[in-house]
Amino acid sequence: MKVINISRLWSKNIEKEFFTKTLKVAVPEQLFYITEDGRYIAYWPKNYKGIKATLQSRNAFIGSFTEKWTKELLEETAEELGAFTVQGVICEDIGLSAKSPADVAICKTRDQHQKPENILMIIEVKMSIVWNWEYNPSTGELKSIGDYTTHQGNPGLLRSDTILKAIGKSINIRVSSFKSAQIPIVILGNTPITDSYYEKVDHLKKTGVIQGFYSTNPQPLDDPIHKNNIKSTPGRGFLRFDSYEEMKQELINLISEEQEFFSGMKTKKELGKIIEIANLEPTYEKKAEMFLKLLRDENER
DNA sequence: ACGGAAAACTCAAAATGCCC
DNA sequence: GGGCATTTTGAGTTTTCCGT
Repeated sequence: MKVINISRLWSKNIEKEFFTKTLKVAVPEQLFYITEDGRYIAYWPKNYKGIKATLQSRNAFIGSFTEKWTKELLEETAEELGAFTVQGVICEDIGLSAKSPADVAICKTRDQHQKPENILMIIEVKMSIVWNWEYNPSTGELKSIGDYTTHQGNPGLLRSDTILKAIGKSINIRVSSFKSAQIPIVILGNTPITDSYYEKVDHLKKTGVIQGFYSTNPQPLDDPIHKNNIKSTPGRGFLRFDSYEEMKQELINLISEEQEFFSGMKTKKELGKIIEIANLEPTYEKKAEMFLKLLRDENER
């Protein structure tokens, strides 16, 4: 029995919607390559050997589409927390400037300018067109002509510089101020990641820099048992969400756990002293607070 | 002809460039 | 800021070179 896709997560339907909507404000030449024999396609097929151009005009469209899509996708999740999703969040304290705001954030208010304590989660959106598509300009018909293994592009989180950009931006937030220490940062994509990054995303989670690289695309490959379509890395630094509920639970857990990011470079002696003093506090929470305070006081000097 | 060092090669990853 | 093309880098391996 064929399962009908009623999921709200990323799928071919969403990509189709992107093209349909964007074609109302853009000409096909801005969204598709044109092959030597006059076909309109989203990516150059793997076996295409003709003369190629490099399309630049689609980028801005897909960027704003996916950020808006993500904002709307997460609205229900935010609502359960009594919060809102906001696009383009600026918070100078933690390195989110007007030039590079947070793509999407879950915040206690609807304002674009936010105080650190009102930001519950920062979401970096890294999504692109995943499948290859062919457009028929005379009929307006759009059809999927293969998954990302069949074309030459490298979509979303499969690109190493996309991952590095995400890491760079997150580190920038973490080192801007301790005010960002309680805010989870997650990367939301629509593709798997390459195996060369499996260990790195797990380590980024373990060290607290980024709480997760997530894919909202349950079936990125037409072959569902393809080895690259992993559900999760061993340390859960990467997760593929297969349903809205799954995603919502993960995000809500992250926000309600109230974790603290900390880092440093200290001698064992310095660390030992800090631990000794912190250990004088009566409860685990107080011990932790003192530990972090001492760690940070030292660092500020 | 031989061992060791330098040079050349290879493949993939990373950096850079450039366009919109 | 995203995405592709081009250039550079890096690691590992093979080939060449050189003095003995």
